[in-house]
Amino acid sequence: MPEPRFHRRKEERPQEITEAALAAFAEKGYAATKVDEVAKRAGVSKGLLYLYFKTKEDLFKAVIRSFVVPRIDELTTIIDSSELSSEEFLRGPFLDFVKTLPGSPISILVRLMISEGPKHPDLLQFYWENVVSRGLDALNVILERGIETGEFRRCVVHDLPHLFVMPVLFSVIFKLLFEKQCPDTDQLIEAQIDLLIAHMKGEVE
Amino acid sequence: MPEPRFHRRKEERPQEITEAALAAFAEKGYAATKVDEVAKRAGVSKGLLYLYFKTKEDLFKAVIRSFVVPRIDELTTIIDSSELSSEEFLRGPFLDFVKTLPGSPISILVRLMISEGPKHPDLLQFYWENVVSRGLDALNVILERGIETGEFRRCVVHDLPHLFVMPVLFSVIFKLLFEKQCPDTDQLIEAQIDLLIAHMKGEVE
DNA sequence: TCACTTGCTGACCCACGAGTCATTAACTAT
DNA sequence: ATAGTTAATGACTCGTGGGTCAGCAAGTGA
Repeated sequence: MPEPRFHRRKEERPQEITEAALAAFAEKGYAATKVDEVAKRAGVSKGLLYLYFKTKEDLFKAVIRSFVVPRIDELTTIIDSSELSSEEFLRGPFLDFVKTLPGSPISILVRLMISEGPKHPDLLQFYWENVVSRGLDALNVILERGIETGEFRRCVVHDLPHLFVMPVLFSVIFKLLFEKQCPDTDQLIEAQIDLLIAHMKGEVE
Repeated sequence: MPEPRFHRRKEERPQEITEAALAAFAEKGYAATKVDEVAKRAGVSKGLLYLYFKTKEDLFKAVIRSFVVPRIDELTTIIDSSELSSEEFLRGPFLDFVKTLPGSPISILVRLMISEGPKHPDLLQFYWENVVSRGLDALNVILERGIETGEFRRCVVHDLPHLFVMPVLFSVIFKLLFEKQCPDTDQLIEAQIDLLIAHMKGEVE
C-alpha cells in the first residue's frame, strides 16, 4: 500500500533524461539507441520522455547543448581569471584542461557530432558558435597576449590556433577507435604544445 | 521490342554496387541509407544486391575494404620507389599525397569509420592492420632514413609519427563539419610539417 | 527454334521502433 | 475528506526498411 509506483518530479526529469541519453548514445550511437531504452535508463516511461522532448532528434540536441557548453565556459573562465604568462598558461591550466578530454564523456559528444552533425545543420551552427569558435577565440586571446608581452614573436601559429586543437581531436578519435594501440595521448598533446611554443619563442632555422 | 530490360553482367556488379554504396553513405551516413537506394543508384534491383552481399553490414565492410587499401598501397609504392632525401620526400610526394585527402571520397570513409567503427570490432581490426598501422610504418621508414643520413637528429617526433597524421585527420573532419568556416587545410598541413621538420633538424631552444 | 541455365526483378513479409493518447495515480488546495 | 490538476504510464498504431523468394527473361548451346 505504501511504495508509490512513481513520484512526480517535474524539475529533475529533463536532466535525468539527458544524462541517460548521453550514456545510451555513448554506448550505441544515436541511430541504434531506442528511445524506449533511454527512458528505461532514466527510470521513466517513454511517454514521459515525450512530454519533455518533442522528438528523438530534439533529445539529441538537448544532450549536446547541455553537456558541451559548460566545458567551454570552464575554459574561458580560467583564462579570464588567470594572471599567468601565456607560456605558463599554455603549459599549465590549458594543458591540464585539454588532457582531460580524451576519454571523458565529452569525447563521446565529439563522435556524435561527427556522425550526426551533417544531418543537423542547425546543430552544427550551434556547435560552431558556442564551442569551436569560442574555443579558438580563447586561444587567440592567449596567443595575442603572448605577443604583447614579448614572450612570442608573431608567426604562422597565430593565424592557426587550430594547431593547438589538432592533437586533442586526434587523441579523442584515436582513443575511441583504437584504444588498444593508442599512443600515450598526454605525451602526444604535450609534445605538440612544446613544439608550438618553441617555434613561437622564435628559434631560427 | 528490343531494349532488353537489363543485361547480365556478373563480373562488374560488385564494384558498381560498392561505388554506389560509397556515394550513398557519403551523403547520408550508414544508418540513414536504404539498401533499396543503393540498388537504385547502381541501376540494379534490391534483390540482386542481396545476391552479392549477404547483409547491409556486409556491403558496408566491402566498401571500406575496397576503397581505402588502394590509397595506402599508393603511398607505400611511392616511398619504395623514391630516391629523395627524407626532407624532400616529406615536403614533396608525402605532402602532395596528404593534401589530397581532405575533401576526397576517402574522408567520407574516415567519417564512416568513426561513426560505425565501434559497432564492428573486426572492421576496426582490419582498418588498423591495413591502413593505420601501415601508414605509420611508412612514416617511420622515412624518419629513420632521415636519421641515418644525418638529416635529422633523433627526438620525440620519432616516437610519435602520429604528429604528421594529426593535421590530416583534423582537416578531414573540420572540412566535413564546418566547410564554411574551415581554415585553408593545405596551409594547416604544411605548417605542421614545417614545424616538425624544423624541430627534427635540430635548432635548440 | 527450343530447351536450359542463371542473373536479375520487384512484390511481398514482418520485425522493429518512433510517436500517440486514453487512462491512472500522485500531489494540492480548500 | 475530496474535488481538481497534472505528472506519469504503457498499450497501441503505423510507417519504414531490411531481407526473401517465386517467377521472369537474357544469354547459351545444340
